[in-house]
Amino acid sequence: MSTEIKASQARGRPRCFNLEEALDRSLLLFWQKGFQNTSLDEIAEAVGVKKPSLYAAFGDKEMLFRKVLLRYSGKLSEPVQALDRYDDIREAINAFIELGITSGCSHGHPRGCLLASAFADSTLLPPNLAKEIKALINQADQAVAQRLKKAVRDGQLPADFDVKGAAKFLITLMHGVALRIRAGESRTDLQRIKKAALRCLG
Amino acid sequence: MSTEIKASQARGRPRCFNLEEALDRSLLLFWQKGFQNTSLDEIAEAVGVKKPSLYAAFGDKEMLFRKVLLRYSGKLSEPVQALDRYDDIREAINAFIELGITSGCSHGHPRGCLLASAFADSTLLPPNLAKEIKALINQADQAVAQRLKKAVRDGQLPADFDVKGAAKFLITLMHGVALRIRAGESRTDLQRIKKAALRCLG
DNA sequence: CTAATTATTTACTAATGAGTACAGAAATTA
DNA sequence: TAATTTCTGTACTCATTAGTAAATAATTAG
Repeated sequence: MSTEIKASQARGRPRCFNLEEALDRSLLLFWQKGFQNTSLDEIAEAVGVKKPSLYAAFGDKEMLFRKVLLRYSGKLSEPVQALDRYDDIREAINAFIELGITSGCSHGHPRGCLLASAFADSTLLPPNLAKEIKALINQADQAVAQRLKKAVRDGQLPADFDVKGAAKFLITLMHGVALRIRAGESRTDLQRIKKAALRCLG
Repeated sequence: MSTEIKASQARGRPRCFNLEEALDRSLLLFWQKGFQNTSLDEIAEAVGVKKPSLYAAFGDKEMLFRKVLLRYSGKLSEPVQALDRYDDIREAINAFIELGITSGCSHGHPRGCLLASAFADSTLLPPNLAKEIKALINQADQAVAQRLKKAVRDGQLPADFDVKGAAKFLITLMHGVALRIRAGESRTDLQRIKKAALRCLG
């Protein structure tokens, strides 16, 4: 009952496309145009295969998106991981925001953040998808909260610091930033937003 | 050549529905389901009229949405206007965020902010619509910047304070907040986000 | 009353897109 | 080689939706 993706090396006709590659191409399309506005016809063409092959491999559109989302949230963790690379919490948060901006603006994929965009549209998506998206957002909130909690333990933040509130604040801000990035906001203006945000802990 | 909306009291068969009311109903639907996911069939039904009447009255879907957006941005200004109701900049910003939360959560309309949601999807919309949305966001940025500039003049903020960056920061944050509201975030958690944000100027 | 004007409805078109039935192709096993 | 398994493409179905053509209804001007 697990939704495993395996290179079934068993018998029968072998698959003529790579599953991981197909997910990557789907990711780019979903990222660029969202769940609703990406058609399976498009994806099939991008993957170089016909629609029924996709259905056979991934189920329906929702299941495909779910797999893409999981794949994405693996890579996504970059900025959150950066939080743990600095002992000083301000440096850590600076790196967190910086990496969010950098990765959101970097080339080789659409601008912005697939998860933030999906979150924005979550009320329009199939309920199960919406739940999964919210769960991923929640994970992000909690990962940031963990790091802030450590900063409190380390005496870098006051003992009564609202860790959960601050974590949600940071993730919320980055959602807004992701929308700006997607809409084409300039790097320099994004930097200014970052600096303004950093006053919150300075 | 202006896109005026007048109760043409001239001759010919009189219109059997109210234009403003039609815009209000359209607003609620677009707000709830976005531009792409709201069909003119739905709107026609909500207005109590057939599709061609809408086309005759408003042009096409894009023009209708444009008019809805203008109508909305009138009401939207509430939080921005609140900025001018307080002499102290911190109180002003507190009220700004508070009103954003309150109005985004209030009943009688969908949760969140039509403009923020539209902004999130702006890359998917017809180019002219996207431009108009960005222009409205820009207006908001500048309105906040104006108020911050005054605070600098009043000596409530340091002379080298980055007014434009802080303004963009606040609007960006509220976009993130609007997404959270839309996704069902609790009032108490939103308050905690607000308090975390207020540290930026405290 | 007649003509002109404007709004409304019925009934379409054309395009798009999710999902599927089915037959054929490519491999493994016996 | 024959049987079995699994994947692939062709060719659909069915639903939705933006937009329109054309006939009709309601009003004013003369």
